[in-house]
Amino acid sequence: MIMKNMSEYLKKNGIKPSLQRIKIYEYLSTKKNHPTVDQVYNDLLQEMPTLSRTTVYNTFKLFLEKKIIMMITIEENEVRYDANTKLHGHFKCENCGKIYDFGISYIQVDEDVLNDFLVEERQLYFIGKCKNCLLDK
Amino acid sequence: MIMKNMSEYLKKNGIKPSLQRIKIYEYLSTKKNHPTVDQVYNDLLQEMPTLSRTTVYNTFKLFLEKKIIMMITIEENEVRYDANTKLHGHFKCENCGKIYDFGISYIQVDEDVLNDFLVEERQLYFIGKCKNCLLDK
DNA sequence: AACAAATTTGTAACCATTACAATTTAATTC
DNA sequence: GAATTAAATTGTAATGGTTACAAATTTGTT
Ligand SMILES: [Mn+2]
Ligand SMILES: [Mn+2]
Ligand SMILES: [Zn+2]
Ligand SMILES: [Zn+2]
Repeated sequence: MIMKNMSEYLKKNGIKPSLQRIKIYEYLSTKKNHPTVDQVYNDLLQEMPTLSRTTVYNTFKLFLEKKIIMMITIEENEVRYDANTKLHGHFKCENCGKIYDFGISYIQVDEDVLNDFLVEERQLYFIGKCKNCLLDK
Repeated sequence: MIMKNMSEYLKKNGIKPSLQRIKIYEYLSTKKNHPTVDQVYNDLLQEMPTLSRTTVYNTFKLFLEKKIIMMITIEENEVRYDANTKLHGHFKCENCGKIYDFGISYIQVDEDVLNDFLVEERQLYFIGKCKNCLLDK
């Protein structure tokens, strides 16, 4: 998605496309690295020296309200964000810290408990050791 | 599980069963309410006036290392704990805050991505509105 | 251009968690 | 069983990610 489309996409979702918002959304949707606020802040600081950490917090909060991103809270004190809001799983390697995406074909839950419940968000994550880290031993 | 068995269970998992540890594990495994550290601390303070919040933190950390409890991090800044370490899902009602357990019969993931990965922990949670909250409207 | 509204920014406050040293309790040695 | 050592608990201070807030800047409107 190029800059112009990025801006259009934000508008379409009721978000006024300021430069900061465009850059932050662009970062998240192109890098696909499930970054923390600080990662986004520090990386974007290179090209936007006046960027404030608070703006990154505010922007993610706005994006969440408009549901164009999702929050990943695998570990306490490490909130990450993802521009891919489609249902998919995350694998976090406890060795290298990398987060991998994986597809979910099917989740079968025991119906009775959640009968008449309204499910608005689904999150699935695994923790373990990734292929690279297992081979490097 | 009665007190004696509680103590035995801790021992069996390499945990010296002090009074604090027994009470904290007992609280978690009998109430099944997915409490935060502060909930456990405040509730147990009634019967153990000298209990320290730090002890609850220390104890949960130890229990996690020994893998007799699991951590639930559905929302940032709200870490909860569960003595049920078997694979099961959690539904958090965004209205009343209650956390419901539900069984998982089957999860089918796209094999190729996680091939040769070592999966040690699986977490699935849903967010939405529970039956009670939907009816009360 | 003047004014109003929205956004961004920097700093201070907040608060859950952790670090740490002192105290208490339990285990070991003599 | 007293003395000694080790382990566990406790209270307080420090840490660090997040939020509150007010000032400054940018954008939109009259
Ligand atoms: Mn993802
Ligand atoms: Mn549970
Ligand atoms: Zn790895
Ligand atoms: Zn509810």
